[in-house]
Amino acid sequence: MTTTDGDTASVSIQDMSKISGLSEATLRYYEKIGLIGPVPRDESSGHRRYGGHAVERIEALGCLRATGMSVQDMRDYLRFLDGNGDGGDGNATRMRELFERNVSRIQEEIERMHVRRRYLELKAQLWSARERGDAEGENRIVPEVARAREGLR
Amino acid sequence: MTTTDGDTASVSIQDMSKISGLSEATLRYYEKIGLIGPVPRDESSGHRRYGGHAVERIEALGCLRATGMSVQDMRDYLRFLDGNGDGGDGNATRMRELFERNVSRIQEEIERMHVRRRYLELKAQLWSARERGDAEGENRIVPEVARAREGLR
DNA sequence: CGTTTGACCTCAAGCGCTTCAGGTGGGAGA
DNA sequence: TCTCCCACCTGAAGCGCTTGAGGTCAAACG
Repeated sequence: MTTTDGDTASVSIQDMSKISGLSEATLRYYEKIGLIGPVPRDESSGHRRYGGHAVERIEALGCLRATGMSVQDMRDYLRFLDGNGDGGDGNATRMRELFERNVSRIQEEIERMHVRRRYLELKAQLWSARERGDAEGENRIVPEVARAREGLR
Repeated sequence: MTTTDGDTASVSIQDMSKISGLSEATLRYYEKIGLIGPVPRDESSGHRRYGGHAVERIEALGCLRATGMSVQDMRDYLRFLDGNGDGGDGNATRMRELFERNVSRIQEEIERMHVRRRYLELKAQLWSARERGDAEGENRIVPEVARAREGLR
């Protein structure tokens, strides 16, 4: 997985993908848009070789991406990590704020998901009633669907 | 909001957007990909005029889209509605299955969201500890972050 | 020693929209 | 009547990736 040449470990894109959970295509894409990189290449083959420093950063990015964090927030995260957000200790505050914002974002998404589930459950029930030819059940569900629809933003 | 000419109500794209919750751009896009339409136009201005039949369908699509349903499932939904899924009563079954699949999809998403929230909360706490210079708190949180990370797919 | 395999490369297109740029028709006010 | 504005139009580009086509390099196999 890693090769030691001198003191620097070097990781292939495939391994970097396994480590970070980001697809190889995404790794190339992140490099292209300047979120990571430029990644050094193997002399003869031209293949990417991720060095120890990069590996840790990209592993972290994998986690953040997995939470649905925006590319801009990932950029800020790296900037704060490197101490170029403000200088000094203000960056811990920026980091906290960044994560708190994202917690709120997820929280709101969860709440919206519950509403959506409710709506879809009722729709499933409605068609289930129709499937059985249960006209009465159908009539009971229709107004509930209408109510659930209101919550769907 | 609606104009009566004869017996057909005609709705502008702006109003259709308000009714359905889909943006004007999305309405044009759905037409372009053949999910809806073609929508009749006003003779002189060339503006879209949605007729009563289309209005109901698009309103329904708005709800489905709001739940995150895929374009393909929306296509199937319309097909089953029109009775071209199978013929006869098999379509109620198809509809039920379609909605049940989507309930499961949402359910899984909700579960993943909880894991993500947990991870982000811990990260926020970690940086909060650093912000306060609380090295001890930091040490308590680090292993928890590591554990939460495992769940992130 | 030629060939096959596999990991990797780049470039282009597609997905589901959103946003933007540039243009038209028609009604209202000066 | 002239002009302004508003609602609408089309087409193209952007976002964050994913998928696919077509080509290179190096180690392994017959």
